Amino acid sequence: MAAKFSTALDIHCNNIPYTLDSKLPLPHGGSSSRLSIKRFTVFCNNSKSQKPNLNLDLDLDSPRKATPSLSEQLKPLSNTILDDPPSQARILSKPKSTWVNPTRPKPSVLSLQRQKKSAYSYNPKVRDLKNFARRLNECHFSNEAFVAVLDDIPHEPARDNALLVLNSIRPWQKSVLFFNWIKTKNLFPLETIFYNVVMKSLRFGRQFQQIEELAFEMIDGGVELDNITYSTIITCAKRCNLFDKAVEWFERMYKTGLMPDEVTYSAVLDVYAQLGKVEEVMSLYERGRASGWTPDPVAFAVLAKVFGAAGDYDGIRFVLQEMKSLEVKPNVVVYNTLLEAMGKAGKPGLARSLFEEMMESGLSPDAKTLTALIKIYGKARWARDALELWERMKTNGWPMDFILYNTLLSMCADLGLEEEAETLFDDMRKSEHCRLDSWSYTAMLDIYGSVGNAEKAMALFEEMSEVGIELSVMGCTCLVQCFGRAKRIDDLVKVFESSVQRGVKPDDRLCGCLLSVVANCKGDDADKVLACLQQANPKLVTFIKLLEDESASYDIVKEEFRSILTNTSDDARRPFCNCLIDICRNRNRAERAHELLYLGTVYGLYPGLHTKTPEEWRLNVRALSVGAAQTAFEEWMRTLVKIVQSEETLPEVLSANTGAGTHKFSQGLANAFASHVEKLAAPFKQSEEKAGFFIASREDVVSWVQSQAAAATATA
DNA sequence: GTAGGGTTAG
Repeated sequence: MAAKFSTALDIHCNNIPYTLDSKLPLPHGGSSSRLSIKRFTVFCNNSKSQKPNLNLDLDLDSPRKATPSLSEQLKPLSNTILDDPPSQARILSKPKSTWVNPTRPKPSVLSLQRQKKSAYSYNPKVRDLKNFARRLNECHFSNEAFVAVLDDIPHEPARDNALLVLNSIRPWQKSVLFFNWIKTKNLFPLETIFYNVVMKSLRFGRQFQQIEELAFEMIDGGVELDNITYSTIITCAKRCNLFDKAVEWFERMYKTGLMPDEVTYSAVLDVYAQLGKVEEVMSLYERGRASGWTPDPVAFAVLAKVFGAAGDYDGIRFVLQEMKSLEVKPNVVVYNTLLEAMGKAGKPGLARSLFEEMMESGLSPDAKTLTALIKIYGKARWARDALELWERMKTNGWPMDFILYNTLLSMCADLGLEEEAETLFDDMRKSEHCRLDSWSYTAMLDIYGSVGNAEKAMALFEEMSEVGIELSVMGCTCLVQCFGRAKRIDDLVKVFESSVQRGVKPDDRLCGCLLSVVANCKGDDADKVLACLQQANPKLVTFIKLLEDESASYDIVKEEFRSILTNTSDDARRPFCNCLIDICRNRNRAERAHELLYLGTVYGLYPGLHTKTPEEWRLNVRALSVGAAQTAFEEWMRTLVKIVQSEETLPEVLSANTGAGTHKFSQGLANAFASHVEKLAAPFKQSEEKAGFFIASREDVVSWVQSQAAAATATA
């Protein structure tokens, strides 16, 4: 038997540098070879090792990539405008070296001269005309009412007068009415500026189709489209999510021989930024640079945004370096965007120093700056920095808005600052400057949910319905978590049912929360929660039944699990797997728990579960639920037993890291882990110096294995 | 919002 399994493992462990992986123990007497492969893979870090061909990403990413690449789109441009074929986009490198022959003119993709606006001349009738415009704005929306006011125009609608009024009119419906009225009067030819002003008004109303019709009207009537026209069209398309249209109009302007200036150019840069097309943004950027363009802060804000969205720290550094070398001073917006980007790239420390740099440069933070930082500190669980910043905000009287207030509440939820949140919530309740809204209530529900204060959560839920604030899907999730922990299952069902009736669409997080309640309760209670889950995600319920079914084969479980994960959003996959493992363990399906842990590992849900240096091997269970951590630990111990038995080399130190639970409300994975270690009588001791670490020396493990073997022999 | 581009919350 043993020989058969080591053969199976040997086949799969070619090229594996670690002996551990090839010497994993046989599970449960080794009843099948696929289980032995399973054990091998859970603790194998080598990406080249054989893995079942179940790559989820292949199934998940295919629907994207509809738009052609920028290089395809700019091909006509390169034929007509560029002297040389464009160089390959070299992300994060300077474009200066592109043009080796200085005698050749640099090909240009943008005009370095920004379009000049016509000088504003003072109109002595400004007061009368503004009053007139106000009457138009305030009059009834009907055509008749509007025309009645029009007849009352205080001065003749000559060019300057008409332009002044047109500029003051809103919303877009009335701008169009007025525009058409001066058109019928036919007192003067309608120049570009008139179209531009109406288009801007239409853009506020996101009326892309009407803007496009006006543009065609200009073309037909021989009215020139200038950079302002194009940038208005492009940004309107962007705001309407019509990105193809944005690019189409950008290309059209080249075709008509008009060169974009930097405003139009950075508007297009932002089109690609919003599509998350980093390479296209960089390509445009470098072509611009090669044309001799020194980008301004707006363009850098766009670059910062695109790298932030990608969580690309190297990109963010590039933006900073590039601004430095071009001596472009970042303004508040650029700093805000960079701070956001640092947060998304997971660099709270760098965000903090960037903020200090911003202060030193003499800029003052606005509400968005502070919102970004507070959010970063909250997510990073940097309580000291968050509270310090909050104090600074108060002492300096820095600007606040309702989003910043709500972000402070969310930060309190992240850090477990219950009292601080309650004080702030009450301040907001009394304040005239801000109002409690759905976000504020949700943040409080988050806190009460985490702390398990069902009474306060219920009171808040009732208050919400009294003041007419709808429960969001996140609020519902918090309440489900809260009532689940408090074992108030009937309240949980009530909240869930009423939310669904009121139109809340359960998402994967809510399902994950229901799932964790199922994992932690029994009998009728479990059935009640399963009935909720049945409405939210019936496939998940079917899968739970499959897990309990002893006759279901591993292959079926594998396939169904794959299908579940494929249909689950990325951030909910690991929680799903954790909960499902817990469900298995709590229902005496320990073997299934091991299978799920294996599959979870294969699908990349637990990266870095096991890390090795020559001195130390470590099991990292911080991101695991209690049951999953126990399962992983059991698996690991079996591995270690096998290694000792076959007299393979072990490192000096073996450790397991549960994390210290920096969150005040954290459920104490360390405690649960400690009692499991005790139950197994494993030789791991909780470290006194390093919180959240369990440590065993090589000697501890070896002598433990030997005593276990002796005991086993004695019993036999 | 005074003819055009960039930044805030689970």
